[in-house]
Amino acid sequence: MSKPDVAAERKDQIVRATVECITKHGYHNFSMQDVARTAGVSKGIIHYYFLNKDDLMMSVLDRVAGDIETVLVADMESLTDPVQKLRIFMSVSFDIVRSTKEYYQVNMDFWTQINQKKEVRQVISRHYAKFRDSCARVIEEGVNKGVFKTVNPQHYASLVIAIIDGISLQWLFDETVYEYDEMVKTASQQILEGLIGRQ
Amino acid sequence: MSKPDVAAERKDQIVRATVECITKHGYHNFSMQDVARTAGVSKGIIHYYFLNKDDLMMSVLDRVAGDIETVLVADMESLTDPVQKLRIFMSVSFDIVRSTKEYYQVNMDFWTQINQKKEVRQVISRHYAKFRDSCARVIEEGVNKGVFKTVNPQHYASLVIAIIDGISLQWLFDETVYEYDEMVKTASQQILEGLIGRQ
Amino acid sequence: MSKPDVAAERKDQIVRATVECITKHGYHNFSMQDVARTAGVSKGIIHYYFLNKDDLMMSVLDRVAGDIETVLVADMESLTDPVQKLRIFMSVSFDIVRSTKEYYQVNMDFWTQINQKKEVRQVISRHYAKFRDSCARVIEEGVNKGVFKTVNPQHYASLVIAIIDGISLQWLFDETVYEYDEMVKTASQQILEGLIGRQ
Amino acid sequence: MSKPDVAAERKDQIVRATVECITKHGYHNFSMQDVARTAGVSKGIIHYYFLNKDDLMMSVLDRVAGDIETVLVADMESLTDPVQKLRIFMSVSFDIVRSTKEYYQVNMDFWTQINQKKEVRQVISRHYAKFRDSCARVIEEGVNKGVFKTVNPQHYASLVIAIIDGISLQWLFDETVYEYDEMVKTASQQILEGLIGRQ
DNA sequence: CATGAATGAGATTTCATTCAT
DNA sequence: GATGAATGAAATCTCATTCAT
Repeated sequence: MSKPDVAAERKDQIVRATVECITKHGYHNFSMQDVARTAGVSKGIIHYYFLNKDDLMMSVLDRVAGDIETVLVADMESLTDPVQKLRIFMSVSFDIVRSTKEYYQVNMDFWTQINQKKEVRQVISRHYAKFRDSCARVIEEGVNKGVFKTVNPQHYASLVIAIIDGISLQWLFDETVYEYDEMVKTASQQILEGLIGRQ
Repeated sequence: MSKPDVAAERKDQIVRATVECITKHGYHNFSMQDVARTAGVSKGIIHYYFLNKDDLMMSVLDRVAGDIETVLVADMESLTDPVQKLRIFMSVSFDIVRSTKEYYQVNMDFWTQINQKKEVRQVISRHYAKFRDSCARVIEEGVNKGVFKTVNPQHYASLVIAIIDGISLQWLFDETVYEYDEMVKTASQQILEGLIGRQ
Repeated sequence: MSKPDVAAERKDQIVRATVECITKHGYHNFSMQDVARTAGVSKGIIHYYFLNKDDLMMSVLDRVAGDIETVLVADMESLTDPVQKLRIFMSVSFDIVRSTKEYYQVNMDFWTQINQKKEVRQVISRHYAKFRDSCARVIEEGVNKGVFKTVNPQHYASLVIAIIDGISLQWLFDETVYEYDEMVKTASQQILEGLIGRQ
Repeated sequence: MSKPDVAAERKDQIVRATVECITKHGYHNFSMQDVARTAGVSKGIIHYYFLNKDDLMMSVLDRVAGDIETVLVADMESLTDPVQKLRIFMSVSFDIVRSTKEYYQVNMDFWTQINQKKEVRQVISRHYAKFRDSCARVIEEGVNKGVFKTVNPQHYASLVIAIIDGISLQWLFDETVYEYDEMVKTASQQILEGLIGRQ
């Protein structure tokens, strides 16, 4: 309480600075020096808290990959209607992408590592597995309640996640390609129609 | 014909070697030396044909981003039924991802550059625009012929592309997550149902 | 006695830890951090007791270079026969090398410093001087008593020390090269024969 | 002939510069930068010719450890008398130490690595084995011819080498301790007396 | 006395790029 | 056209040392 865990704070400070650097200079064009400058600390201290650049990057990945499920679960728990739940699932997911575009992009940067670093692949695939499971549970609930048609929840969840990613990607490549909100509406409706039939 | 453009051939050879290097060592972990060795040429000659590494990389991007539309157009031109065309559009797209996974991944690697290099962003967004347009034309045709429901072709095309990307991504992260073929079928059916109504 | 000189004890503890580190990691591949960890103290405290790493190393040198004469004198003082004394001198010296091989090797590590650090050279040459003198006194005694031939005691002492060092070195480089004990016997006999004539 | 193997020449140039640096700054206190400056080349080129610092150091070791036997064999081959041969063996060995004191010292510096680097230990112990064998052959010849007493040639050779090393060491630590030439004479005589009996 | 977070100099190493041949 | 030796900037990482607590 009196000692506010300086280590955890520093690590956090450095990880945040790293995200900032990646966003500014690009995934592979920032140096430890940049991070130090951005965090307002010395180069040495980064290696005091992190084994090496790889280790730091794994902490960055944990940071940018880790938060969606928590938010989602919190936002859905008060709802009982599967349709409402799925709506929220999608709208929150899309919102997170838009409001933390930088995080999403940094996340995306790690995709280039999946063939070189087993650990990165693991973190990413686990993250997606959790994300898919969250969605699949909602769909399964809807199927069980007879609200949704009888579909394979895992497959359908993959489809939902795919649409969230795919729509976000095109928007990141060119923000003028569509009005994000409108596109999100179209996408959501398409999903729900597929699960319910004509609305 | 008699003079088989040795320059173009050399450039092509070097670009292919670069793709190979990226696939093997990772987007940022290969050196010009690696490329030279892989292409079986000297380091110097690479700089004779390409201004610098960036220039070479832009050629690589052109190569990995550029081939889909040509194939698609060829495969769809003999067909007249919009439903068949869209089916082919999707199945060919999915097939290309699977059969040239490496190219798709190298393509993906360039996504990390969109905020740092305007040129990269341009190439990628143009590529996606063309890809979307191809799809939108098919959908529009279907709408005009009264085969498809009245939808916004551009929006719907975005959705189709999104699903192709999104499904491919999850599969790249973890090939065991679903049987790619089955997932492709589910995805295609979902799209077509959305455009036609109950089949 | 009541106040058990905590400072001296701490310094000793740190010096011993340093020897351990040198033995484990090599003369130039250990850090103050290693020493701190091995000694079970903090990095800061080392600099409280020692001015800097050089200062610490000089203490280490004193430690590893300083113990032989004391032992030798103790082991020889009860004897009167110069032959016996010289036998003991050699056997104890050889024994010390074998039983404190690590110390001998750390000692050896300092030899690399004689051209860079005057102080190191001084300590080492003084140590050898003392060692030689111990030996020379025994030889001189033997000469005076008419037991040994008339030789230059300093020169002969140098030869004795040379043999001890040289035999030890070859053994350190390759412990299988000879049975240390046998070699020691051969060496001692050769020395004594040289001093006495045929035995 | 026209192309005087620039690679070998460069490597040699760099190795020689390294020896110079070790002599000047000490075995562990010189940097690749120092070597580059001394050799009059860039830092980069050193890593072009040598894998890393370790690799360079192994080349240095080969250089400083490798030359004695060749010289010895050449100097002894015209002689037939084992006594003369052994005299030459010792005097040449001592001479080499004195005239290439720097090489001997650099050689000595590697002794600190025998417990950390297996390869170093191997090179050194092989070098000593060859050195000992050269000596043992001379002794054996003398024994066979009945000129020397019946001794174990390998053991006796070890003794000869030990004396050469030991005498050299004390002299390196303090050049004023004895007149090197005189000491060499004393040592040689002692060895020969041991092998022949009273001269 | 004691700690360990923090610093910053400096070391090794990599690599795009140049250029004499 | 083609080579590969050479350069030098820049990156990561280590570590002795300091100092507030």
